[in-house]
Amino acid sequence: MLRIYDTQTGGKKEFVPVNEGRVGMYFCGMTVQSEPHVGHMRVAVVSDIFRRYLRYKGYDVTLVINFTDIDDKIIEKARERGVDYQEIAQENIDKFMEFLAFLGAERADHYPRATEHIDDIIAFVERLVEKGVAYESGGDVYFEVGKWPDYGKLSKRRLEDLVAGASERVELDDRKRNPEDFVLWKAAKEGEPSWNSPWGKGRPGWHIECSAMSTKYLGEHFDIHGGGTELIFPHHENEIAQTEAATGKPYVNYWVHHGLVNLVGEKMSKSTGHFKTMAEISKRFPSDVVRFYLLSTHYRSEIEFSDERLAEAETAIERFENLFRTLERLVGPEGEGEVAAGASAAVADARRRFLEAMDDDLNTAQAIGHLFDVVRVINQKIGSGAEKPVLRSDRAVLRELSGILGLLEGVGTALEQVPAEVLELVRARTEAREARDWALADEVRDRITALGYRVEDTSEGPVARKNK
RNA sequence: GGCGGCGUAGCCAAGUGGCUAAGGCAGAGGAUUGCAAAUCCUCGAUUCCCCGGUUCGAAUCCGGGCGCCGCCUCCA
Repeated sequence: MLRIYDTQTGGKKEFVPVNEGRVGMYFCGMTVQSEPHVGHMRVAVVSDIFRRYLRYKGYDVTLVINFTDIDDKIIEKARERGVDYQEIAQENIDKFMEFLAFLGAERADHYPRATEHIDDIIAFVERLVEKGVAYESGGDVYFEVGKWPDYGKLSKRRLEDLVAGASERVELDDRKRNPEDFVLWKAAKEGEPSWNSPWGKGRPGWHIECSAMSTKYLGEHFDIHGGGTELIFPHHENEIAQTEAATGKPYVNYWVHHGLVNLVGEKMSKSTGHFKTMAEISKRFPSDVVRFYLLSTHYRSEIEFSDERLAEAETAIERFENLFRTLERLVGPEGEGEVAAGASAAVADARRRFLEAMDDDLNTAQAIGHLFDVVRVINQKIGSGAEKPVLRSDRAVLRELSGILGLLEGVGTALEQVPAEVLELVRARTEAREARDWALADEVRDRITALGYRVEDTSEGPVARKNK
């Protein structure tokens, strides 16, 4: 039984879909004002894990991830560079997609952009105005928070506290009736991109796009809505208020919030310039390493980003790679050869525990622990000369489970090609070793190393492998 | 000030009332090896930030400290 933690109820709940056999998920992607950093990639990996596991459980999953492609900073940046705002947006969307692929995240079913859904957004705002919970003022349209009694139910805030806190921080805007009201539609300023609306030229406020786009693709009541914890308030709180006020029904069943990625003890943030870009990371570390690192902590916990953490992840992931490659050498490619009827007992047991961990709010950290047990058991079996069919069926479990995590796809599915030059050196080294000329053998090994390969003397003879 | 969360071995990280407190990285010893690499075995918290309390029993629940983080303003 799959249980998922819901921010609104503050606990884990058994997962029951709105529509039997199907799951609708919406994750807040990014405001494409600058290039993606590692923090943005966590949502990509978390949404991907949810999708993979729900699909593994037999659900037909629809995943939607949005892009906010119009906001003050995008406009500002476009002005600075003297280009159209869409150019800035597109550039960063392309990068996001690139890193999504780098991280082994499958493409979502829809990637809606705010500017491509202006009509839907306007219609949504009109509904709110008709219901009397939103009002027009000077070309802006605001949601009147005081008209929505449930306001604060997600973030557990009381309106009075907000008003008290806001008085010190928020500039009073005389177009608002109340300081806590938030904007649904912003009147255009001179020279800004704008769209026609019943309230004159303008553009959508930030929160409304997610209500309009999520319900458009997933229906007015759907299963899972996710994003970083920083979005709980005000963004998701506002989304609930808008959507439930408009539709008169519950909006989302499971609010899923992942912890933030910190850098030297502080969250990464575009506005403070305190972040590592994905471009930087993807150049230095392989995809599986970054993904493994992001999955080695539970998604709801904060995670510290550092080179040391990634280096550890790299060492850890090599154990899996080594095993897949060793197995391929020993028992041949996957899908070929005789396979034993079931996995061996210890592997089957670890598999059961892995799935239990995943059922418990997608506890990938714990699941990975059990995956290492699978690795150890298989290595032990190799060491004790287990039969090939047994190794093949155990390997199938390793493949199944690492596949749920989206790790190691393509690793050990084809022995790597080693250049003739390296093979020649391996042969030369073997000859030197047979002549017990250790000095020469080591010298040849150094030359192999210099070519970026390393040689390992296995029970079946020397094997050359490319270094990282 | 208000709201939410965290504090587990050198580091990272599971575990949220009851078997020996997962797993990874680092380290030590051993097996194997000409030496390595890879792999396996053994070793580490008498204890879970501190102090009280509840309980037959607490890392896990309650109260109080201390420290850290996030949100309350655009942000995954």
